[in-house]
Amino acid sequence: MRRKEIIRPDLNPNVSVDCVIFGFDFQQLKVLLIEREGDFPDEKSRLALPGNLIYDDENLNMAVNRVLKELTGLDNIFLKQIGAFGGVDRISKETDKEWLRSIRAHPDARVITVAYYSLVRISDYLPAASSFAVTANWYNVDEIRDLAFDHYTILKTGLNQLRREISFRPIGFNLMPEKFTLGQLQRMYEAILGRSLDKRNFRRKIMKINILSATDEKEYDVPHKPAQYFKFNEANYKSLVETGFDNFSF
Amino acid sequence: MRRKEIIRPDLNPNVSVDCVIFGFDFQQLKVLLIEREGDFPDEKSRLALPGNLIYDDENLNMAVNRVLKELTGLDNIFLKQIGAFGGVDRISKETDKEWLRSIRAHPDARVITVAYYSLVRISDYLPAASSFAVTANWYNVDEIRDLAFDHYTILKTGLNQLRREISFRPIGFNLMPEKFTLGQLQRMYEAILGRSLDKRNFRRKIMKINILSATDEKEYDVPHKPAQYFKFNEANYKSLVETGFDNFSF
DNA sequence: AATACTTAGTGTAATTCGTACACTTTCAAA
DNA sequence: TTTGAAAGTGTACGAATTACACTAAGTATT
Repeated sequence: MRRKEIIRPDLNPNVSVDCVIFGFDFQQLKVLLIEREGDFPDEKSRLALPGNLIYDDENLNMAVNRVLKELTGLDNIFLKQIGAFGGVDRISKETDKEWLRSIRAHPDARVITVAYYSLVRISDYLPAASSFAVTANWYNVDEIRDLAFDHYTILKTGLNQLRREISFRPIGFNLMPEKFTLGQLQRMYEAILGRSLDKRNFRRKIMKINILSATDEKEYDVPHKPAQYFKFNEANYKSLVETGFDNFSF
Repeated sequence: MRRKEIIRPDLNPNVSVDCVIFGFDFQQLKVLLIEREGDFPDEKSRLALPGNLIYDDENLNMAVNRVLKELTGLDNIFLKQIGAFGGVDRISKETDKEWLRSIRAHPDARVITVAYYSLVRISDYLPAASSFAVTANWYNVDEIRDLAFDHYTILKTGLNQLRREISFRPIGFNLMPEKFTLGQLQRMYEAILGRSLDKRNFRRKIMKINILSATDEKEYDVPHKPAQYFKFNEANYKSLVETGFDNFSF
């Protein structure tokens, strides 16, 4: 038996929010996807971005925060709008139509979705599915080929925006734990940009913008020279997030 | 007597599109605003971005093109999405509420608006107001202080996006006539970026990206040395619009 | 006819930035 | 003791950015 979503009279049948949640496990760029309840031809077609309709008494920011909390348990995270998506042919897949009929009060309503991307510290997050999400799990971004509705398009658009943004603002730190090595940081940039970077040039550049402070801690129990841990300098970081920098292209 | 807008049953009361239309008169950056019918305390508060609700059988692109055509007569112009705006407090001004009551079937509906900016050749456009727009006219961007609803926020956001975009893609040519001098082109960049540029450096840089071809025409009847006219090379232009360039910061 | 005014058009030198590239160090594991 | 793996470090070359000043060619003014 599938749960119908909770119907509140002020649920707006025409506007939804969807969220591309990126994470980084020190190896690859990840995206958090939910698996929907219901009958689907294969496992892949069950996967979707977390998202849902908005209520009339909340603005878009409130809506995306609420929906994220409901579907994944995530709270208070970095969010940036990707844009609005709303072709009339958004819902072209038969399985998606069936699924909507199973959970929506107005399954045929035309829906505009406002998409956001967010960056979370993967270590802070225990995937916690709820509502109509059966599971919420991390997937490698570069292995995703298709998703529900137009979510694959949204994912690609969000990734492009993240790539552009990361070259101008140090937002990537939202993906990192409090302490990290320069190697880990470089691998994060490489995972997002999808290409490898020169170690010495990377270090010179990242040190120049002056948002890192060395700690006196080192890695231990690693089978190679232990790396120093860094944290980032909140004050400099904040002013850079606001002003951006002219050029941060590795 | 005010005209009520045409009510079609599939008019979606919850989603609108608004458009920031930029123009350039060889002096300053302009924005096309409509003056609304009705009683307003002063002329300024009548001004709004052209925009209206969407229909359920059109996607966002179709909607913004249709609305622009209806309100301003403009057709088939460069358009780029700014994003979605939709605080519940979007409509905080009493005059805006009254105005909505006068024209909307559901004046109290909560509306998400999807904003676009566009760039038009001012010389190609004869302002043609229609529908609920009393007038449609060009205003200097830097003299606008406030607009209806949250349109001033939308204008500022759109201008910021244009400023960023113009450094990476030569979209500014949408603002120029077919033939233009390098001085006019420089003034366009200066108007958008809001700062003056070095003439020699500007010319070197713009010539290097190789999208201009010199014509054999010159200015005449000007009280100074006549400048050569250039047009832009469509082929190179197109490939650059697609790929962008790494750095175009003057 | 001469002068004033205005914008067009042009080059160079100094500095900064981007890029390519190789070896030593330090740890765990074998 | 050796091996393997990642950390950590500097330099040289070319490209790009920036700052900067004079002559040319028209119209308008006297």
